[in-house]
Amino acid sequence: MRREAVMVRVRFAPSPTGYLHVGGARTALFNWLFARHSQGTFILRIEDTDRTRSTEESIDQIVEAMRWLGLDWDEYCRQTDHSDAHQVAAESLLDADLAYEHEGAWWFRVPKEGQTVVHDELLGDVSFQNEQLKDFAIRRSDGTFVYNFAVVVDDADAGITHVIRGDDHLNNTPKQIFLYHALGRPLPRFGHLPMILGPDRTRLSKRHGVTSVLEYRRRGLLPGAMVNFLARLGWSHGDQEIFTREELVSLFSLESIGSSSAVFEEGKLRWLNQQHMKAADPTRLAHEVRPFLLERGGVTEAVWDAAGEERLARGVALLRDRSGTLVDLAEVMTILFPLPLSAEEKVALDAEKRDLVRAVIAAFEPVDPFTPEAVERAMREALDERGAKLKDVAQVCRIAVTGRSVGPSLFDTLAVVGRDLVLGRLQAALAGATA
RNA sequence: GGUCCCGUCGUCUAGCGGCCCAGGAUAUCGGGCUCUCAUCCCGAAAACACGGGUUCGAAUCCCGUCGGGACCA
Repeated sequence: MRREAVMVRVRFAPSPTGYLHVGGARTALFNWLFARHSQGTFILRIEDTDRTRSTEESIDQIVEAMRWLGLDWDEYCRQTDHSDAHQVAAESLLDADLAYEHEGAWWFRVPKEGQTVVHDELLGDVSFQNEQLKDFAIRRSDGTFVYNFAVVVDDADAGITHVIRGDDHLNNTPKQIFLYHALGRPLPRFGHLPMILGPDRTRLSKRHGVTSVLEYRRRGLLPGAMVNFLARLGWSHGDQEIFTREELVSLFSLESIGSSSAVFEEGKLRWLNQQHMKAADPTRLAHEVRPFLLERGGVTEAVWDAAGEERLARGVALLRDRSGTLVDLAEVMTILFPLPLSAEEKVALDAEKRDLVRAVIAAFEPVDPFTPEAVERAMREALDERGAKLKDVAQVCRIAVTGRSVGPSLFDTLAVVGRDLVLGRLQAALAGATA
């Protein structure tokens, strides 16, 4: 029993003329998943031949976005490194009379009859009548090479086995096939992915709002959630919605990619992000929110570190249920730190409630350790003695301690905020109400 | 305009001839849980673009129409 040892080699080839957008990211992801699934090689090739529009800044942004998504590459190169190879290949076509010069540009001779069929891994066989195709330029009069020519030379030289890209390139494929043949290079397999569209069903672009991958990082999305979301745009595995990166790698296959285009809508992304936050290890998640809390200004590194890893993890575990993003989580996590509360609600205290709050304070003072169970016991006892119900003070305490009327279980909240902060804030509420 | 691709709930999708008067998820609405909100649980509404075939039987195969998209001009 022998298996043919075809090492998969795929690439993602963005042009550095802007940030990495979600469409490009999905193409990169599918290539990456395919490579990792088949233990092949994933190459990042920057198509920077268009000197006037390519920028170093774009390259940095793309690289950063790829890193954030966790799409690591095994080889890296730039198209401009291959200019010599393009020249040599183009001259060979000229020498063989497969191309000719006309008004300074070099043109490839397209056969006038027969048909060319693309054996697409996703679409099946797609036929083109050669007579429909016209001769096309491979080198411009200024000496630069045309896209369709450069990619073929690059892919052939890199030994790319599968060209997986957006189906906006499907119509270019027969031309590229001619070039592979003319150059005497083996044909790779092709797989054309359906496009991602905006809500108006046209090709996704900047005017559709946020499409930059890094913008989603800024908004507090987890890369794992983004990857999960992008993968599900076109790819599926039965009814499963939530996937870890590892599951994606092991389950991925080209056959399970759909053939119709998908509309990019963020609705599910937020839900998916929450699911990933809920599933995350609290300590790791705490690490992920950290920059968002530091950004808010109030929390310094010293304040953060003083809070303690264990307590922060507990806070994260408690507060993440009502947070769709790291930004939301950071917002509510501020209650854990000894900082002034951004009170969204005012504490409303009448004489009766003031007495209850005083009683609660007194009951909390000796509680040690300040666990949810101990807090609940102390509070209920104090209330029972006065014939009061939890309802009577729960919201008052919540607002006094968190500045908000919504949040997790009161006892859990109080426990994680800690006795000192809780007592201080309850006192402050009494003082404020007196004034 | 030419060529090519695509067409299942608003959106992402399952479905690869009978398991489908179409399943899941999200979003929406209603209910439950509860110290609040959220999570969570339960429920409702919501789709096979249309018309012809093929077949005992079609969302699934074929043809046409319409619609959308992309590429090239």
